[in-house]
Amino acid sequence: MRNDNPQVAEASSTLSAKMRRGDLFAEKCPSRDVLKHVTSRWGVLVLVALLGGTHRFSDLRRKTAGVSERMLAQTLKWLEGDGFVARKAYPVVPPHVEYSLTPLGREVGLKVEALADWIEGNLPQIMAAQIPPES
Amino acid sequence: MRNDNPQVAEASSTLSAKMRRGDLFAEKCPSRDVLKHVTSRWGVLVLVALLGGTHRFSDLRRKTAGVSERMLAQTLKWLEGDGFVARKAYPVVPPHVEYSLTPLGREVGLKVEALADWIEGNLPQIMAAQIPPES
DNA sequence: GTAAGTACGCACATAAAGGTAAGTACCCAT
DNA sequence: ATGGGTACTTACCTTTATGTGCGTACTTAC
Repeated sequence: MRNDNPQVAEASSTLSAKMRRGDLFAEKCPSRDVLKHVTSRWGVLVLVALLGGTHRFSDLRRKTAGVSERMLAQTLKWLEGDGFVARKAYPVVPPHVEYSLTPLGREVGLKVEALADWIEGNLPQIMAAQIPPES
Repeated sequence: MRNDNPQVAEASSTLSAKMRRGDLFAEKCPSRDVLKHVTSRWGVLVLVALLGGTHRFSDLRRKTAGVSERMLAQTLKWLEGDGFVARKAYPVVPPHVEYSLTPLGREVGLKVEALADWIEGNLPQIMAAQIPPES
């Protein structure tokens, strides 16, 4: 068994086997961790970038202006750990690793992209509506 | 003028007036701050909760299991600052404040809700695909 | 030769996020 | 009169995220 958490709604008689869905409003629901990874500072960007196709580590690094190698690696591990990203390493001399989205990853990616797109497209209105930050 | 940032793509001759859209992949684009607020730990939950209608501060606090008053207040300020949340305070003796979404807020809220829903609905598959976290 | 690129892991350091506890000013139920 | 609820703020402290710099083991370009 992979996982088993009471915060995940289940309908079957056994607590373990069949949970139906998570509940983000529940304090310890594991869905909160998934959300955290997906909405992490670089998680969003990585998912959107990978929707555009397979990328190598340094391609992602260059595309995502501002990420440090450390955080990119960390973010990719989170996403890989959640089953959203697939990592394929070639045993060649100068390292060569390719990252791509899994079917599940493509699904979240689309949701995330929709949000990202909305923000990018509405930035003008948002900035117009913003009240200048105090500090 | 409210805002004026070179990272926001613009088409007009003047640098200031007409930007078209933000670019999350650009290092200093203000869209990243908006994204940060919206995807902050409690930001997502607050937006989703408010999609369900106006809420008072303590209603939100109770609904969002685990938030501290401090962070809820902070999150609401961020969202209010971005023009997504409207705050209405009644000058009554025991404080009474109501929070609701602005039209803009309702739009992002829907995007965020779509993501949240997807995660909640697919938690079972995600957990099945997860590789057990090391640390 | 020499520098740069590749995909990280590791140790160190800081900033930011988030939590805890206490205070405010006043009303209402017990 | 005593305690709880309301909406926060402020001070203080811990945790987490994220950044910086170094090392690696070679290869290719200059």
